[in-house]
Amino acid sequence: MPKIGMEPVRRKALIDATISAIGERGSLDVTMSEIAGRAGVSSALAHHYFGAKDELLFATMRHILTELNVDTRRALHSAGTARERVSSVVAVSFSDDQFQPEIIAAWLAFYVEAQKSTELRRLLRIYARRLHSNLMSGLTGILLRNEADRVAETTAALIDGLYIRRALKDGVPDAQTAIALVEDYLETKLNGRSLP
Amino acid sequence: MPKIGMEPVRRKALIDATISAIGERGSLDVTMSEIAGRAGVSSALAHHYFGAKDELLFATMRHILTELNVDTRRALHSAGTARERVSSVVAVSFSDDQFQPEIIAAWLAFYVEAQKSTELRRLLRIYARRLHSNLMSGLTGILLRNEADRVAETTAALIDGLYIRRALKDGVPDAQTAIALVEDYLETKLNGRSLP
DNA sequence: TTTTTTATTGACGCATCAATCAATAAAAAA
DNA sequence: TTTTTTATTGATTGATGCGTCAATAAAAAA
Repeated sequence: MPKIGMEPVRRKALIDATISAIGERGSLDVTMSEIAGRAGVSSALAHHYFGAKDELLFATMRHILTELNVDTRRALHSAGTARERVSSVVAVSFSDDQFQPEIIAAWLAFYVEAQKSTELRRLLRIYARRLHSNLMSGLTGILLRNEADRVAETTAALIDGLYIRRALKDGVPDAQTAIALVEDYLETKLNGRSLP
Repeated sequence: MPKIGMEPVRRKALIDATISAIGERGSLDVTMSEIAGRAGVSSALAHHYFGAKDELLFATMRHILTELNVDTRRALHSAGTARERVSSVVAVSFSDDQFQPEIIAAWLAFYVEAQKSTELRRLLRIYARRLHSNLMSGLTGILLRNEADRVAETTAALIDGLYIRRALKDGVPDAQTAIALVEDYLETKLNGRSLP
């Protein structure tokens, strides 16, 4: 009993299923059948809509990146001062939507996969550049360009590092603590300083 | 023409081959044949000495961890002040032996694999705890325990984050820059301060 | 010298999966 | 009403790769 207009519904369901499967397995080593099963369809249908497994994985990573971008833009929009812009970028990275086991596992797994796939590497570089640029959008109002660059680089690395440690479920248990560490760094680096 | 006493030689060769194979592929998705080929033996021999692929991978990670530990102990041994102890731990993390593409790719891949394997996760936690404790061995001479803990946590996350960014071959190109960023953080966090 | 141990491999079985395809059926268009 | 398009799957194929095993041979022990 096929209903018409199922394509977007299935695509969404398959991408969600991919994220949750990756989250549970902790790696991209999930079968198409597993994913399709979670989405309530056959593996043949997954192939029908995405062609190959690579493309489904790629679409999934793009989806995660898009969500992050949407959240970040919203947060930046409602940030007043330059200092608040920086904090809002950090806050989004550790928000409930982003800093959850499933998403973190996916990030980690995709970082590894990016070693093989040129397209995925391209995608992750876009993320890295966006993060840098978003941080800079606040930092350039507080520090000189040169110093701002270094602080942005460090903050980005710090965020990535805290993600990894969360994946290992060791140290830094919650988002609260993670934010506190990054903010502590930013405070000691920015406090009292402001461009004329 | 089998010579006697080959076991340790083969084990070493197979582990080295595993590292270089992982380095090239960028993931643990390397076949036993590929590894064995690089080591100049048949895949059957690899199975003979290591039993299963899991065990070869496990032995490889343990080897990397052991090397890192040896280097770190040596560095700590020749460090005078507390401040120098901290810097020496950082320096080893980005030394030529550790901060090379092959090893970094392996770290990343093993982080992912640790999601599946309990034993591997245990191993990586040992590393995390050692790193923390090594950093603390210097920091406790400079900061109060509470603050030292936070700085150690941040420094560890920063190191991990810089590793990842290196893996993506984007930003932070060389070890020199990576060290500079970590040291810059430590400076702003430690300078002028010292326990009575 | 015979036996046991150590080193080594080619061939093979077996399981897993990605991807394809033919078949079925409902909706929409002609 | 006939035809085409869209949705869907069970069955199958083909490839890949781990792990095993019997066979070979040299060294060491008996």
